[in-house]
Amino acid sequence: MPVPQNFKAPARMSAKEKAFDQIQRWIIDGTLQPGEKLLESELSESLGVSRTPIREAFQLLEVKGLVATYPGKETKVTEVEKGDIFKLYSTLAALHASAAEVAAELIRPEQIQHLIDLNTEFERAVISDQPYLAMETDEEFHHAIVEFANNPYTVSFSESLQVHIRRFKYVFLQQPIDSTQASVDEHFAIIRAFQIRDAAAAHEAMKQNLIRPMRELEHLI
Amino acid sequence: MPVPQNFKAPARMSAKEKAFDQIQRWIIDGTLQPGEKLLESELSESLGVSRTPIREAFQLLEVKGLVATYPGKETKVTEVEKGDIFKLYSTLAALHASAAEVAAELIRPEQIQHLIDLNTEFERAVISDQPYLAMETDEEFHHAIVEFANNPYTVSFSESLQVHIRRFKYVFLQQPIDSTQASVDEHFAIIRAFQIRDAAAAHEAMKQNLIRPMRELEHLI
DNA sequence: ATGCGATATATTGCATACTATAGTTTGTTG
DNA sequence: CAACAAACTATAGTATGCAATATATCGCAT
Repeated sequence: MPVPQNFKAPARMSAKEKAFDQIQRWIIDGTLQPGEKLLESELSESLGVSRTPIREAFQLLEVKGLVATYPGKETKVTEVEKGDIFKLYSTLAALHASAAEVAAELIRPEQIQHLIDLNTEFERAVISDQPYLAMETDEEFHHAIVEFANNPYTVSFSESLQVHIRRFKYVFLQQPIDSTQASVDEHFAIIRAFQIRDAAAAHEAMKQNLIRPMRELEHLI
Repeated sequence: MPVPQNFKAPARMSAKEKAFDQIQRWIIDGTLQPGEKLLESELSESLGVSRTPIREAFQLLEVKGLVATYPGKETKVTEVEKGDIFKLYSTLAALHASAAEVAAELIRPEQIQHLIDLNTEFERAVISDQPYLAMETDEEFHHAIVEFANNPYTVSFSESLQVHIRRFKYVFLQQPIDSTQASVDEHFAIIRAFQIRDAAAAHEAMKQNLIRPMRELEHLI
């Protein structure tokens, strides 16, 4: 039987997942402001589900650090501070640099090619001034490398950090810009390190690629 | 009114927290074996609470990577593989080395003294052959440094990794040993780096202190 | 005997009802 | 009027019941 090749899992999302995704999006984009109090009843009404999946979503958001629960009392959206930018980026840099080191030894030619394609796409987005697309492609590039390193813990932690970084940008910049040509070049430096299987160089290039935008953000704010 | 000085918060734990703690302990110590199927009804009975807090505990455990949920079907304890040891320790090394770097610049004299005290305690536990106490003191030492680095993301990730490492030791060794005199010396090397505020040296010493036991574990298995 | 379909069973997912608790208001007493 | 306490309100925490879904069982036809 001929089955569509690019068959996407129908994404039959549970109410809990829908609630989680929506609330997380609202927190990231600032619809739900830092410090804002969240009521189970209120959200259950506006999302059209009962309190149960909302509660479950809250608990997952708490683990992710997007809300704080004061037991028996309330749950609020966590605050964002300028000082977080260093904490977020330096942690991400440590993880991604380590992942790049490992990936340098595991990566296969077609995976390198995929990175080249992604970075070309990224460059187009930068040149044509599409900051949101650029940010997404940049994240994809990094995500791919972390995947190649084949370490689920790093994948999970780094996704969590990306979420906070996105929120940070929304809160303080109202836009996702920080992708520049420098970033494109740094990506190519990482790719070159992979091509010659130089783990130390990959580590350093990756670190650069995260520390530089951090410094720029710090100055911008 | 005279109130006890060392008054501990009464630890009025919710049913959810009790369930989470107990199930996590059972998974770490192997009471609940990798691959084992978990039934909400069964656990709710044995813990004397309803299914709701059990469900909530399951979801938190899933985020932590201790159980895997197959929606609508079942939830099982995740598997542990020998290859995980590298993934766990290399990630922890990256995080702690980065934390040590930051801590080297922030640390205060009394905090350094606290580390010296902890490491002395650790050395006593190693010498008197109390592996469990040694493991705990070792973890405290590392935890203190991560705290000094003042980065909640690193704290959270590293606690999560510690849990997995503990489980790994239980599953493959049935005991928590891997603390040696070498570890004590490495700790002192970290402390010396702090005393002279040498971030790079702290980074390297910390990395050593995690990579060495990883290699030893790899050989042991 | 095997493969398919229908029915039964087990288990999760969600909704609702109930309980406990923190915070607020109000009343009472010195 | 002030201070305390009791009742009231709002909200989170827990239990239970119902619905949806996946798996297993059984029967039937080929």
